[in-house]
Amino acid sequence: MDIASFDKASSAGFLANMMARLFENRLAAAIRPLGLTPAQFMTLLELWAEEGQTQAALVARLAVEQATMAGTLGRMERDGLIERRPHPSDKRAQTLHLTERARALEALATEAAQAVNARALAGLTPEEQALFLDLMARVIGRLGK
Amino acid sequence: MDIASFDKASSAGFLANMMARLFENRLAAAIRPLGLTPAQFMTLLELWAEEGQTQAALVARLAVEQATMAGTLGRMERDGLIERRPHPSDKRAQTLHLTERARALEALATEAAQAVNARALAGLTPEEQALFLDLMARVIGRLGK
DNA sequence: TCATATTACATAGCATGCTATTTATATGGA
DNA sequence: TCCATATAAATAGCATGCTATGTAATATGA
Repeated sequence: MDIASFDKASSAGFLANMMARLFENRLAAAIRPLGLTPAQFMTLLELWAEEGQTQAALVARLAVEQATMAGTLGRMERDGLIERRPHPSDKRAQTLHLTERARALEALATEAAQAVNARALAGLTPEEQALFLDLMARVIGRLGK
Repeated sequence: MDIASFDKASSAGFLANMMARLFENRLAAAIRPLGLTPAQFMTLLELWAEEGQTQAALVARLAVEQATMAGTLGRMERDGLIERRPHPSDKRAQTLHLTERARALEALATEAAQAVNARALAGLTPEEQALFLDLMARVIGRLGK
């Protein structure tokens, strides 16, 4: 009967984990020359789109825990990518601003990330690529409850 | 022109990361009552299939770095899931063996993991599920170079 | 208005993953 | 046999992610 059988090669969770680790490793290698890490890049994407956001706003947009974002922002400040300024109306909060260094990295970093995505999907037809993104979005929606 | 535009909602890497974190969080919650973590579960899958493997064998099968596996095995030994025995013919190596506690967890743990997978894929037709696994495997193959 | 609840953020502790280094043992060839 | 190289593990250091807590400030409602 093999009641407890579990084939990791056909486990969605196992494949998702392996795929995500590969994506992260490739992205890390691609942006390391820029002095960036994957979490920093993800955070910069939000700040390139709109500067002056609070930590809480980034937490909501990137769907990581607040403590995780606090750690990433601390390393970004340490590395000269962002500055924190007091929030104009809420003494609990701070607004987050890019340094010149961070602004200058936008084009190179996004191109590097797009290259990783392109390489990952290179074996799929355009229709398959679109379907793949759609399927991932649907699984995310389901797991997000 | 928006040369540097990057829409994370349509980035395969971003979606893969989010999906994998959700899978891992759900699995962690599901097996936490058993006293297991995701990496421990993944390692147990290999040892349930074949006891007495070396660390190097697990590294090859699970595609994590040797240092990562060493850490996971250390925590598993600490938690009473595995024992290390001297390798019969190679003094550098050790063989890894399950404790009774670990053997007793196989059915419950695999059922919990299968439930997470089933829930994640519940919104997909059987054809879409098969296609999804195939697409992930192909992307993994491509990223693995 | 004042007590209570909520919110923003920091911090501690831990698991997982990676790179790099070190130590001990095996192995292959000169 | 001996040396150079390869292999098995351990360890250190760091990034990311999570849970759980603590603190200060704000919002809410009786």
